[in-house]
Amino acid sequence: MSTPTKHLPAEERRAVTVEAVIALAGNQNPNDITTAAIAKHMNLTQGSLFRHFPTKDAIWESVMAWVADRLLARIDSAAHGIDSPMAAMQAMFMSHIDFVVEHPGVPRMMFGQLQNAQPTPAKSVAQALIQRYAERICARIEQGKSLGEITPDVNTQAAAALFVGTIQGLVMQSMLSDDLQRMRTDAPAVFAIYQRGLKNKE
Amino acid sequence: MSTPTKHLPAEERRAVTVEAVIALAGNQNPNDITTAAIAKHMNLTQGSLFRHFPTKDAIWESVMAWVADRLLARIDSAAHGIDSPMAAMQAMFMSHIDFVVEHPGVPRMMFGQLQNAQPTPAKSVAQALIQRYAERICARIEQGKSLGEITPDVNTQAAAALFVGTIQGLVMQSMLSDDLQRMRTDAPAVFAIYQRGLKNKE
DNA sequence: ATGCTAAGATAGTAATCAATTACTTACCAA
DNA sequence: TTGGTAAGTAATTGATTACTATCTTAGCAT
Repeated sequence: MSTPTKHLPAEERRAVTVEAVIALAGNQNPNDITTAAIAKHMNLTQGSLFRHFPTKDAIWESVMAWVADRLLARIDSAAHGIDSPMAAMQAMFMSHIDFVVEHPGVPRMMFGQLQNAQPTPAKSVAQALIQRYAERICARIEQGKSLGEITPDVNTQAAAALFVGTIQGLVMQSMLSDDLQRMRTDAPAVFAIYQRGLKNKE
Repeated sequence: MSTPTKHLPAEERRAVTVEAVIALAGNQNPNDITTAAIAKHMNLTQGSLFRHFPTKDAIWESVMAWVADRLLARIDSAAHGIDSPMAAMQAMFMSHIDFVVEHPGVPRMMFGQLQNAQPTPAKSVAQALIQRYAERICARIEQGKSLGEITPDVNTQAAAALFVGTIQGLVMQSMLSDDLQRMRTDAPAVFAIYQRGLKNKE
């Protein structure tokens, strides 16, 4: 329990708001997270939110930016210092799973943004995230090809898309069974198949 | 232009309603498809919908049931008469892609249902769909193992989850680029990697 | 033709939501 | 201590929503 300071500087208040949304998305459909619910979760009145965000969409934009920063930082640090491309990808894979288990609302929010047909600022951020994510994976795959770890037969773009899809498959299964931890235990077996699909046969 | 019959028998009206929702979901976020929008799309007044459905949730339930029936029928007929399990899975894969291209709203609706934290009738139908889908894939994989097409090393459950995830990866990429057709062209390369991950090395 | 019933139109209701307004309080610098 | 400003409150707004009550019409069996 920190001191229940009523007044927070704007920047901190925005950060707290983002965290409130992340937390709420862990328990409910992001589409019906209301500004009132966000405010209540942080012991604030609903109207006050609009002192720090011009619109609700702007809140979502900040939230997705938070997700993008954290997730990319996480997989980057996981792969850091690992020479083998395949081993690096495995580390990225597992750290991504850990991230999702820690923040169960994240995949829900990603799906929620991507299903917006018309473009929104938040959706753009989500798109940019996946774009940058895919670039990192593509780089590792190319590296793996030149080192002979990965067969040159595979389509790099397709393999990167499949990397993301592999995680999504796990997320979906856990959403169905409402058992997030299962994702962590199933992850190695799933990655093993993916890995086998890329490997050079010797 | 068919004859603009005003009065439709209840059953037909329900079918038309479901088709209207499917069509609308192709162009917008399912979460903000209103009953007014549904009615307008079928040249009906909003209140009349509730003569055929007790609640909006019931509409969604019917829609998801429509999806489940059609999709399972599609992949079943695609695999029918194919002896090789792996070839059958490939046929199921491609027909699933075709289905999604024909009905772009479907993945959006699936995601929308699955992100509901609390259970709803429509979500149950969606869950049952994926359940039955996975069972079919599992059966083929087991069959492939016993025929020697698929290596016994792979975890069947994981491989089935990955099959679904593979499709989701394609769907997500196409959602990002707003180019559904690309999904169809990319599908073979992605499936090739999946296939390689399961194959028995000879 | 007549009358019955299923289906549709019209015009609401109450509830909910994001955003705004007018006013109040906390904090900090001079 | 004081004055200004950033942050918060409380109440309200207008728009939108799912759903309903009442009346009207189409279509069918007799």
